Amino acid sequence: MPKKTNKTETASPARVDSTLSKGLVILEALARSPQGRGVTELAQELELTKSNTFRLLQTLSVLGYVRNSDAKRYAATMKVWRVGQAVVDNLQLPEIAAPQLRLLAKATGEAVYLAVPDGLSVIYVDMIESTKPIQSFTPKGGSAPLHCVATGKALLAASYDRLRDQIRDHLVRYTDKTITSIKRLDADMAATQARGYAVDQGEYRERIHSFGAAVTLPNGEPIAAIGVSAPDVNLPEGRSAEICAQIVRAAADLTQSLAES
Amino acid sequence: MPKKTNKTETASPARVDSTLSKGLVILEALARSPQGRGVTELAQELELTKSNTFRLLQTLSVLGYVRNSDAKRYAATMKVWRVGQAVVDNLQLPEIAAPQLRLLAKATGEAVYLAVPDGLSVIYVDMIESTKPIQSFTPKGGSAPLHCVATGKALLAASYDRLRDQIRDHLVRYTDKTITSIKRLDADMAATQARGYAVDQGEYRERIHSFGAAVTLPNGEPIAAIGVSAPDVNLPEGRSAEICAQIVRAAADLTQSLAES
DNA sequence: AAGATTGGTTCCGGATATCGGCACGCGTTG
DNA sequence: CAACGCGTGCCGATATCCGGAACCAATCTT
Repeated sequence: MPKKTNKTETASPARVDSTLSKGLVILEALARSPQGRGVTELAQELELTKSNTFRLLQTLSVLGYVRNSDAKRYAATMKVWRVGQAVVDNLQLPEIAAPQLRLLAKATGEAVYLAVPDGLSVIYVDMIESTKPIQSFTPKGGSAPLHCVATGKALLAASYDRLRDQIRDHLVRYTDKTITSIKRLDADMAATQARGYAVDQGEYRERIHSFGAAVTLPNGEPIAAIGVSAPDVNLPEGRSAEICAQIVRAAADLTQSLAES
Repeated sequence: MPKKTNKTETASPARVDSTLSKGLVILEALARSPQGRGVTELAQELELTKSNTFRLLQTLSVLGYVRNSDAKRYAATMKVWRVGQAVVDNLQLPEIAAPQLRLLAKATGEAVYLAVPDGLSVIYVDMIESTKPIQSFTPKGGSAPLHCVATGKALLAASYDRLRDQIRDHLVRYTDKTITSIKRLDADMAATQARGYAVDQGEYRERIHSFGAAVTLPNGEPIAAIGVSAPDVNLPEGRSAEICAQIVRAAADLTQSLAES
């Protein structure tokens, strides 16, 4: 029985080219299939004609997006990955994050950071200086150790399984608050994971506290962290909690922005 | 002046749907453009009609592959990345590598390994046992430290900038040949990078030598290594060199296979 | 081992979905 | 302030893509 479901039941203002649409749907389906799919299989799964599916697959083959592996199954090629990779390679994180950072800066009045991981350190790819008299300490482009600043700890917590063994012998002391034992770090990371953000109470610079939360790609891979740092004198009772809430929201929003970008 | 260059000048046996083709070309172009492109810009760059480009972009928007950022530029979305990511997530490395591994096994008669990195270790995701009486030591699914087996050293060398600082305090000794000083590891890694493959002369198991080379994604990211291990008694003068040449070729072929897969 | 069945490929006529030209409105520029 | 350039909407015509059915190869069944 022939299906007549040909066009997507969009209301009206959306005009889509069915060919392109179907082709991309096929590509998606193939990308999800490790061992590839056959023509008929694809056709009925996607509710398309066998002819149509075949022709589309042929086109995708010519374009290099699909490969006819064993003459019976079609599979997505690395060209698909390549194109996707180009997107994140060219991703302009600071630009996308700017609104959130500005919002945070305005709401807190403190120094706001956007950091990306680099080995066992973070690099600050963007920042907004504090409006308060006491100035910030780490310039844009600067770096800091993963285990004692909040942005770093947020990223560390997000990949702790992978990083724990690597960092356990790198717990360099910067202040008397710095966590230098793996046991205490374990506890701190567990707490960080539990509450969803990281806290640094003068563990890198004396009397400078910071808070941070991780930003991830849609697959959960952490690629950045948003943080705020401030002298402890600027942090009376209750203010920290408020700032943390803002950071968590900002990071979540940015993660969401990335997913939707 | 209107261009009539509409169809690709394919000879004849290749039948491509122009709509799908153009759509994908647009998507590629967008993926390469960090800040996005305008309709007209895209149209003349790709030698398409403005109308056509616009409609295709609209379709891509509806499908979620493209985003209309500031109402003047179109940019690729994370959905593109997502699809590409699915390809490598579902990549069946053992399957793709099988031919090369078999070839190696046949040519050398020794134990052949396919390893992937995991923190500061490698995990053997596939292997072919030696045909010689003396059996292998590390089973499929097993792991070994990065700094003393050849597969690990090949991977280490491929990411040494990133990993050096992490591994320098993890140079655990397994035999009297194990490299335990960062200075010697630096030298060994430099040599490994120079010759394109890694050598382990009984650094993990006494009298067991191994050789390995890295396999990378098209962007150079190492994702696996191919290796051969054998008791030193099986390695008379000249045989090692021969095996290494085979491994290097196998790894290069697999890298190439991945790029083309 | 041969028929039956499944799945890939090809062909073709016809409808329709796609194409390109043109026009509109808006923002920018000189 | 005029004029250019941009994104966007509309239109009729036709090239394009669609679906059905036939063809072929291989696998499964008995």
